[in-house]
Amino acid sequence: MVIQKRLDYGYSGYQVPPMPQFPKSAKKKRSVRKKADENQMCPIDLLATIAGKLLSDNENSTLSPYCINETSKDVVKQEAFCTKVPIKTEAFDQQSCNNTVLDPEVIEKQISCGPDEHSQASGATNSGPASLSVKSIISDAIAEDSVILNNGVKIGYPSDATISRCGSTSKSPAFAKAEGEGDGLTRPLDSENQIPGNGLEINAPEMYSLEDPMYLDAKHLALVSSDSSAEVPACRNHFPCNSPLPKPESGIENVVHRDDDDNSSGCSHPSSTITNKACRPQCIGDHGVRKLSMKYRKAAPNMMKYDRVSNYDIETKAVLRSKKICYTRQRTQRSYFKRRRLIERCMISASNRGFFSEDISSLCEKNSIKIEAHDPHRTSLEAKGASPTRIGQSSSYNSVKLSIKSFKVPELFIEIPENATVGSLKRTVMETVTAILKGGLRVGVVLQGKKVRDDSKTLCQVGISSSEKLDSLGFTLEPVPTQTQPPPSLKRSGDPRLLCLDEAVQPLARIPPLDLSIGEASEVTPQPVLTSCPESDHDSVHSRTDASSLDKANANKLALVTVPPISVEALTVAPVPKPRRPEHVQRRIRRPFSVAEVEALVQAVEKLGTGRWRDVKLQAFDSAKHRTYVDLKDKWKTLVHTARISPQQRRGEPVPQELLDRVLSAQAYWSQQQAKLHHIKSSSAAEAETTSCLLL
DNA sequence: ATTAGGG
DNA sequence: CCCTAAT
Repeated sequence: MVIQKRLDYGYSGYQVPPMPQFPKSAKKKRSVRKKADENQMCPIDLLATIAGKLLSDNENSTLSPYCINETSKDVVKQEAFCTKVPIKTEAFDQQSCNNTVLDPEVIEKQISCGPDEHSQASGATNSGPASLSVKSIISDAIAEDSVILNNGVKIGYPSDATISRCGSTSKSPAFAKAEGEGDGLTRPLDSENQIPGNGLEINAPEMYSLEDPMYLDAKHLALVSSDSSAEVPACRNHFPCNSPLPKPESGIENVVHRDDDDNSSGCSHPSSTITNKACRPQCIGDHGVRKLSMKYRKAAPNMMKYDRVSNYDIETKAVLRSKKICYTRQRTQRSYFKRRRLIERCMISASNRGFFSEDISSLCEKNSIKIEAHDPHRTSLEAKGASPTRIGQSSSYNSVKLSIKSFKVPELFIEIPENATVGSLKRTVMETVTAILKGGLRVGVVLQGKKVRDDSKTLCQVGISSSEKLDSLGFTLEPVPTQTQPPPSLKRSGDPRLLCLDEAVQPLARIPPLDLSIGEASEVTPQPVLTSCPESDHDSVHSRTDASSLDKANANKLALVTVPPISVEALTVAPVPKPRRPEHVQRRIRRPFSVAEVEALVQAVEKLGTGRWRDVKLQAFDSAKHRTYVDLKDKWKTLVHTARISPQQRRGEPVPQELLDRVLSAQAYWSQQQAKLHHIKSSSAAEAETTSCLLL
């Protein structure tokens, strides 16, 4: 029997900018059959051998989340460009997104259950001697793949999955299509098993005997972030339009009535909820090379959906910080406490379907990149007619040739902040998958929809033979039941989902959370994982952005920012880790003043003068939440400057000359008044001083 | 919190 | 727009 197994990882994510796909690495092939054939091992021996190897490998080797050490010799650059996000006026920093397209890594494994199965203590005597120890063989094969995963598998987007950010156009038509769905989670459409509106999926087949799905209580995880975002309406597909301000009809009061941008964007106002802000996605924008000192800012009104801050940016800032040490503790604290930032979250969960179907959508609204793998799936099997041993042959040599097209990763749910880097996403997925694999998987055999539980039966006995139609044969990946668990039979009830909960949680829960330091120290320590696979990132990004080399250097540190997968245990016991990096601040989105706004401003300044910006704000921009008095002051400054330069030098939306003239006159007038005032003051002061001197 | 000014 | 210093 030859079983080919592949692990396919499909991925798609929300607002992940396109990037050149990684080259498909050479398929890893480990032929167990060869071993078996050469050594004439019986399956048990084979299993023992493999198991021993796996045990030693897995136990002794530290779990390497950065298991990317493949030699990607042929890096294929993809001309994937991320177009400017329409809703942002700032140039989109491609690099800051650390965009990545992951390509599926395919692992194939061949397993042979040859005639040696005879020697197995299965008591089989008929033509199908191979007992259901095939489960073990498959499981071992998978486990071996887990080793592979630990050592050399890159998780990637499907090769055709070019994902764009924030509604930017993608090279992939499929994605362009999907972008209209509003979930923001685009993905390739070639995966028939994907559920619309969700994020990344890892081969979500529909068939799964919910025997032992991996389960992480997503609800625990949801506690970290959810409520917040629940209030954040989806607004990805809305473009904030700077609706022209109504002309002042009477006076200048409240010329700017509303913050139309906020509303039109569909984003709730930042003040609506605290958690809203707290979990607001960060904007990276074009700040990859921004100076550090601009990091903090007041809560930005309504950018929650459109922008992202990449860890990359953070890192850059961190480095820049050393260049410009200008932060006082007071400032830092103020920034920390007063400016609520996105709580960095990275949650990984697997859950029963109930949760998924219900919560995915809401999670999508939370603007998180989600990775979902559905239930452990039955893999599709193909009966191969090329079996060397046919029915007519001696029964002792009858064998079944199966081809498992792909094994689905057990149900897996990952939520990761959208400001996380793709690199960290990859790592997270990898860690999760690895954790699942390492946590113990077993293979279940499903035949005609029924789970074959009796491992002692022969394939022939259960109906798996070369003469049988194998269409209905499937395999599942299931968590290995733990000792504390009662026998599955006791827990089996009518609803298989109950089993999901019972059986799946524990295997994952016992997986120790990966302790990935996100502290300062680790920030500065590039990890091998990124150095091993940055070529595509660097090249691609660099080729089409003007990001500095510093950015590139910092990109390597991004993965370190990733929050480690959170086990159920950790979630239930440990408090939500405090966001250590409140610096995930984004620059406010640039919102050019419309002519109407300029007019309102001019009118207000004409009336109130240039030194009463708060009053100006209250009078003319009271309802424009995104315009602070500082903004107005700055705008006036620029207006004055604009009015003084030649029209050819002006940029942006042209301001009527009439307004500019008024600006100049008002500026002249009020500066004169100010000078007078100052003069009076100083003279009076001098007078007073003189008086006092005289008195002395 | 505002204002003023540099970046 | 951001950041800071000075009110």
